Amino acid sequence: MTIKCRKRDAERTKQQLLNAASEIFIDQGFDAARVDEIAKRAGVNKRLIYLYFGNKEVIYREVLKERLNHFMDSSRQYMDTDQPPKKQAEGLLRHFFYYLAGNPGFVRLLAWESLQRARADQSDLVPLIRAGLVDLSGCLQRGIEQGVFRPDLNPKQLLLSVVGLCLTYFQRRLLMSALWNMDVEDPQQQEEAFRHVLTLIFDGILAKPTGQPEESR
Amino acid sequence: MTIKCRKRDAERTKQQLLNAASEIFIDQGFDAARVDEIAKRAGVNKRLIYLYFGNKEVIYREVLKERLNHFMDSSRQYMDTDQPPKKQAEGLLRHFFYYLAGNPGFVRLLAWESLQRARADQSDLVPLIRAGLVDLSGCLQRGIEQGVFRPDLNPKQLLLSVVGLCLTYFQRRLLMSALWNMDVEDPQQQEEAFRHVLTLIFDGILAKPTGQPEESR
Amino acid sequence: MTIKCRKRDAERTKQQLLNAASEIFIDQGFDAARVDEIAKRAGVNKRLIYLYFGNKEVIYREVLKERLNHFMDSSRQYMDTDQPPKKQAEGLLRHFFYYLAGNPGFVRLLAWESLQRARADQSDLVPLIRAGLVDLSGCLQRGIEQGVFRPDLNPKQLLLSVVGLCLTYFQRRLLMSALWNMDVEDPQQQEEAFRHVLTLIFDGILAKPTGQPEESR
Amino acid sequence: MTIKCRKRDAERTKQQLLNAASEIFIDQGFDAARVDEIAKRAGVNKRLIYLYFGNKEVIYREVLKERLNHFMDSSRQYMDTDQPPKKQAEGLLRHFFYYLAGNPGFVRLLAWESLQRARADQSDLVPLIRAGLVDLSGCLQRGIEQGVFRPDLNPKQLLLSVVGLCLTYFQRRLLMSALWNMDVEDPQQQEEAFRHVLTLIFDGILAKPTGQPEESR
DNA sequence: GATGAATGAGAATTCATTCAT
DNA sequence: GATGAATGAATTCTCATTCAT
Repeated sequence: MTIKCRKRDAERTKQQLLNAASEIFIDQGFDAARVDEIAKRAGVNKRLIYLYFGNKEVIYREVLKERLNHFMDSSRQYMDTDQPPKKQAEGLLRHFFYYLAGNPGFVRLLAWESLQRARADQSDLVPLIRAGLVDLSGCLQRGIEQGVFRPDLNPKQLLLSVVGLCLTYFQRRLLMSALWNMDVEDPQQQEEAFRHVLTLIFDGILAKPTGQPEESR
Repeated sequence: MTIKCRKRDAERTKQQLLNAASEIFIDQGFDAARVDEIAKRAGVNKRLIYLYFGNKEVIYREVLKERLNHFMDSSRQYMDTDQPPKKQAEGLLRHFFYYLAGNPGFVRLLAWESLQRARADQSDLVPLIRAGLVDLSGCLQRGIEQGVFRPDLNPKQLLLSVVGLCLTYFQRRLLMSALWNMDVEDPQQQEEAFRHVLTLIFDGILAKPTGQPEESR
Repeated sequence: MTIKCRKRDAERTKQQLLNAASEIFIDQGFDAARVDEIAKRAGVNKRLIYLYFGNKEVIYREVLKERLNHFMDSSRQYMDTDQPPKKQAEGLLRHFFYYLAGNPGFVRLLAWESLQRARADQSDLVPLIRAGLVDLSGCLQRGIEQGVFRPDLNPKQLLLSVVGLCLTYFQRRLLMSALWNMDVEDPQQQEEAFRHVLTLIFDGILAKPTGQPEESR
Repeated sequence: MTIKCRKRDAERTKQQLLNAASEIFIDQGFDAARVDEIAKRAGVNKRLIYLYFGNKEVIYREVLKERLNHFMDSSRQYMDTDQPPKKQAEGLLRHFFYYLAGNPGFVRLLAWESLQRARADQSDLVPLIRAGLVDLSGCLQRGIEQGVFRPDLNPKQLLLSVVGLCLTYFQRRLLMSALWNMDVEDPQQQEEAFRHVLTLIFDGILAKPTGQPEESR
């Protein structure tokens, strides 16, 4: 009975389609993705895609929105306001870094999407992205204002760089493994990478306690 | 004579095809690119693509190789070996940053390609990428070995981060302009961005001369 | 009681379906009509079309029959047997002309149907059409027999011509409005058109009291 | 050689497609016509329809234009200006009537098209139709102005009626044969029908030399 | 009596590629 | 060396119809 009930559950079917579409869009991108394959993987009739979503483009955007919402939800209220800025930033960055580590599909989806110039207005996505970064953005900005972070840094630039540094680690997995046989999936290497990013961000690459003249660095 | 002419024409036609293909692959990616459109933009008969290259895949890889070679050529011998490591690195990074600024198509092409898991082995591309980064890679490594750069940094990680930081600035142009109305094309903003990247890399974000206790940072 | 209610509801639903189908078939023809649209316009579930009628074809024929019956009903007993043939014919034609004027959908439906060669046998429709024209047909025939109408006229031809003349006025509305900006809906123009048809039928187009030699006409 | 040449003749292929499309659109109308069937009947690959025309709609309109042009061409310069109006009109009507008789597809095509309200602007067709009727239109109008035809007739109405009378005979073939088993193809019956139409137009249906009082007619 | 969910067959349209010259 | 014509296999999308409740 329950099974039969489930078998006719539109919501569930829709979700199955979204899940299947998600996998395929992440894997192959919008253009190479095949509607037939999505339906097949979802185990439902192709027609339902058009019934529930309208067309390929719409289900694609729906996938995008779902993933962005998930990111946004997971990014909310992770900031410990009792901590000093550096600790705060560190926490937020850790959360962000490990969110990407745990959601490689999200990284790919963002990458595909950011390449599609033509695909009309992303106006509806921009607020979601912004919302997902609002805490980190605020934290960095406050750090600068309070003089904890260098006052000569442009907050926007900084946010971009920090986000980019994290993304880079997961976005270039192919390149990485091709060049150096690194394994992005390995937890230990992940933690090492995260520490590296933190070090870079907070301390730069120059050796700290150095008596050498600046010029010779 | 006629043969030479023909040969020259053939070369010219081939180059026209490569140029047209380049633009279109950069713009739309491999999957959305249309063979017809390439031929049309090149102003030559579609059949010639198959005559000269074989198929869509081959001309795509040809474009990729051409662009990578161009990058590699431009990256060679830019290192001033008389300079201390930091200056060297700065010079190489400047060169790299501005190469990306001047070749946005190259950035996109890399991004498309790195998303295409499925596309066979990239074995023939890896050496080219590596070659383009060899100087920078060596410079960073030497800096670490010589103790100018922090000895606790993983050289591979570092290279990736540094490259990623530069790429990030050009790869997320859409996001950037969407979020903050920044203009990536503006030379002044480019230089500012480059300085920002340099600062981040060499000095990190923490305010330098600080009497505050570490914990409160 | 409940049963009656249900029965009434069923009847009502069926009629709603017929009405919706009627509008849509009239507007778009059988092939372009969409079952979904019919159900939607009727405000009932699509399934009921199949429950009540069986399939698209059946509901189409049902619509056709309903419209033909309506025409037939309205055509019956309109003949004033006390009048002489010409008056009779005039009355019947007026009735016919204004029926068409008041039921433009009927005209379209006939036109669509007459174009559908393939659509099975129309055997069930023919009697209805015949019945609707039986009075006019008889009247014309009697007029010929009685010598009031020209004896050299073929009665069947004549019926066809007379019917065609009336239909023409409503069937070519698009052409008419395109060519001359005539407004078929305007009552005054309708009456004028009807008078024109009558004149043509009874008197032809040649000027009556004419001293000119036949040849020069 | 010639055969091979022909096999690669784009013009010929296009014409074959037009011919096939013509037959099928005439037979089944736009909505029921199948692109596959057109290609199959033309004996060429379906793709060529899209290559040469763009889509189904375009090839449909192309067919329409071709047929209208043919009609227009055949209608030109058929008027014998030396004849008096009645003879002129008779000649033109004969030509028109027999054109329809010889081109039943044209009649059907007009009928299908005039039912398609939705199918955008027919603006490009209107001039062709008008051109095809310009001689008849002018002749009737002159006849009225010269007093040969009744001065109380509206020229536009008249043109419509006259055209409608001819069309009627061929447009209702199904109805005709259903009702009376007439054979529209039979040349003798055609000539009889034409004479009937002429009589109706020029003399009306009332018996001419009649002593009966008008009222009893 | 009524309905939302689901489907298979088939529709138009597109694409990379090859043929014939 | 170059080209216009042609194609088969897919691809997105649609439609009348049935299932399960």
